[in-house]
Amino acid sequence: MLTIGKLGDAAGVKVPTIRYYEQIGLLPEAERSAGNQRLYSRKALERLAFIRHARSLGFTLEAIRDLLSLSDRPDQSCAAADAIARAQLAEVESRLARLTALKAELERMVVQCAGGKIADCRVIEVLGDHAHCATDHCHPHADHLE
Amino acid sequence: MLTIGKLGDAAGVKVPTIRYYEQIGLLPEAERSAGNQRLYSRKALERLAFIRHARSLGFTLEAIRDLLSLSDRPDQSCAAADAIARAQLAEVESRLARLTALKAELERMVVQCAGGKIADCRVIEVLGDHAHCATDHCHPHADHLE
DNA sequence: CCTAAGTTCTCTAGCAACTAGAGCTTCAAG
DNA sequence: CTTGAAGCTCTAGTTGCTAGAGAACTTAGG
Repeated sequence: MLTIGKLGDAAGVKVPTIRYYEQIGLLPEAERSAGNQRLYSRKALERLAFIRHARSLGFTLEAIRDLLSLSDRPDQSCAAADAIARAQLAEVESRLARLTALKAELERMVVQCAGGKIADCRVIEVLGDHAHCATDHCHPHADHLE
Repeated sequence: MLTIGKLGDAAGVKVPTIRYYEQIGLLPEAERSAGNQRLYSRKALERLAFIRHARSLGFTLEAIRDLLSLSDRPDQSCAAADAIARAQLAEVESRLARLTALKAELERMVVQCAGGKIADCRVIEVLGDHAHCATDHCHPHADHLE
């Protein structure tokens, strides 16, 4: 049995985060010692490592909640898990595309600023004028910041 | 003079967001009509468009606050503005790199899941075992989610 | 056995950057 | 003149944590 600190070290998750996961029901309520301290089994460590890994891949806690409840029923079809992962992949691809466009624009913006004055600053100028904007990230709805 | 709704339409920013920007001091307090409604000048529209565009490029409100105060002093050197933009570019580049790695891992994860059962599901399996993870996003501190 | 340091406990509040809702007033069109 | 849209203020919620207060527990040394 591990104390919360050891568990956190083992899984690479901070202690308050573990308590937070328990609070929102992502982890089950931990057993307690005589002195009311949380105790964790190896299974709990695996579950936490799963969460940690999924988070590091950008899955939301909601998606992880779904994945966890799927993994608790190993006899079911994995279509749902696959769908979640594919949705996440699509998300990442779309973010990548948008970030690539942003990078291009920032690069154009930053190229020349050779010690001039603000009045001539490309950065300020470009930000102030959408006409300079090549990509269409400006107009419809730039939701790439979530 | 524009009402807040027209301003929002013109700049592509939602009405509550404008009020929020005013509340946190990113926009100056608006003039008011006889009936206490906010009225905006062309200058305010420009300022809001500036904010909107910078946000769409991923600048934080803090960075935008700095950029705005720089743009209010056009006689100064633009080195500071340049530095902010370069920092933002570096941020974007780093996020791009991390997202690219994530995409690769998600793709590997998602490739084969041909209607099997959860027990054999690559998605669940990969998430449960860090050893499957090729990239190093797992261990040191995966801060790519901000 | 005792004490001091280190962990853990609960609880509340805060972060970014908004968004949503309640309940009210004002404005513009017909 | 009335009705419906748009405005007002205020509070609270979102996501995924993080930080702090103040109390209790646990463990190692003397």
